[in-house]
Amino acid sequence: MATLIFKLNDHLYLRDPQHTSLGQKIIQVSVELIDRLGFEQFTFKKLADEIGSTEASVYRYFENKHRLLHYLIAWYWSWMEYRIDLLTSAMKDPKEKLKAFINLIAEEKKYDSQFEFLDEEALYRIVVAELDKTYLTKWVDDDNKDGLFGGFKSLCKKIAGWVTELKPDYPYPNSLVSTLLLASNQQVFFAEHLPSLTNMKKNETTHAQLGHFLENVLFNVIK
Amino acid sequence: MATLIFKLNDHLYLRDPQHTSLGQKIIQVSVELIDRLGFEQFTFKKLADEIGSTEASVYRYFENKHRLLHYLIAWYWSWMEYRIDLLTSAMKDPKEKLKAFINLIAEEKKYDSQFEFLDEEALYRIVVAELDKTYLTKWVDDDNKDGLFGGFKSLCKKIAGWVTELKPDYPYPNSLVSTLLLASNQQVFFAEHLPSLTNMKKNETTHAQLGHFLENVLFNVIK
DNA sequence: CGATTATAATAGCATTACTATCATATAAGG
DNA sequence: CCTTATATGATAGTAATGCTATTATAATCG
Repeated sequence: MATLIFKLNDHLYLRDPQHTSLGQKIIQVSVELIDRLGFEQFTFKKLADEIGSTEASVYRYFENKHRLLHYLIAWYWSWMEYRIDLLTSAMKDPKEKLKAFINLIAEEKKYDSQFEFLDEEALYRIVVAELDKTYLTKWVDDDNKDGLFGGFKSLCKKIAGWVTELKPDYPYPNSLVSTLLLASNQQVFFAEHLPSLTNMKKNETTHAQLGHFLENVLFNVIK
Repeated sequence: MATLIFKLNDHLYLRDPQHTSLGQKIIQVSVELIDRLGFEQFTFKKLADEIGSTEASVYRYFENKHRLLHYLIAWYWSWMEYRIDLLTSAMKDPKEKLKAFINLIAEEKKYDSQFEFLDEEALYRIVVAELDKTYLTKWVDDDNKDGLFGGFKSLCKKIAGWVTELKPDYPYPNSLVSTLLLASNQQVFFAEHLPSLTNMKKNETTHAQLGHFLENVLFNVIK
């Protein structure tokens, strides 16, 4: 199978982790650790110990742990956009494309890992639990200038374009899409931890319900 | 004017800050400081220095800074529910009540402070920027058991009830309401920091647009 | 007035988020 | 094959953070 590598924004790292084995280990193990400990409890020290390296070495790849989180989440958006492009490349109808989008963001992220050094299921849990921490900081504006949110924006823009194709006079395509994107994560989180804030039951059908909810919102709004 | 005091969950504090002047200062100045520095950069040390007290004294009121944030945000939800109750007490029609709700969450929070020791505008900015940090932690489940999310849940449940009144067969009232509640904050944040994720322009009409967007989503979905 | 309780003052400690330096291993180029 | 640049490891150090503990003093309540 061909090896996929995403070209990510230079500002996300100091040294490109995809190119070295230490770098790949950093990515792989940080996904596992952030998933296990949560981002707050995750430190470069713990990461370095886990991979048998040192803090100083990790700092040669990433300026700090926030940038590492940015990197992982940027990778996730790249991956989502790659998949949505694949799924919709043969489609003409924007409505069909939007349905594919909803399915993609609502689906349970379960795979035989296609990437040697990235556990997509753990990464998905990280996105659900930690995504907001990339932008809810005092450095949003600087990070934004550095282009760290490019992946998120690019996806949002693409989908909003389809919304506009389908209903050219709808005034809030970007707001609608960003709301759906974030809601897809929040509702999964609520189903797990704060069930009274959602109607998604935590069972095999959670993601089907989620898809149904999101699709219903989307198509009622732009119908 | 009558002094309003909200009864908040015991687990939010060690000693009730509403009852002493040091406690009130802690609340007042922490709102100002968190607003100014952001929650990450805010510490009990800085707070204590600012109010001419000591770290140790602050720790007698709050177990840690997360609990203090919980306290502030619980206060905010109490306040919102109090206001929605006032606004809707004379209303019969659930549709009218829902409109009042949308107006309330979309409106710009600008007031002559009704509370001596709480700057509501700063508190609103804190809610927009820091709300998610109350539940996106490794202690969500424990915090939830302690009832720290009671205010959020209570409001969500009340509004979801109106949704169900209006459209009894709609299967996702809670998800819809929690999505709208969070979206109302997110879109304000995006308008300020990540404008390409929203269509709300940052000007005098931001909150009017937000209300329009949210109302449109809500009533199209449950129409 | 005496006893409790609240606060202040101070110290201390483990951890975090880095930065700096130097030695060694490795790889790449001539 | 030798040289040189580069990546990593080892080790140290620092300021700040998130606490806990102890003792002294001030306020207040019966």
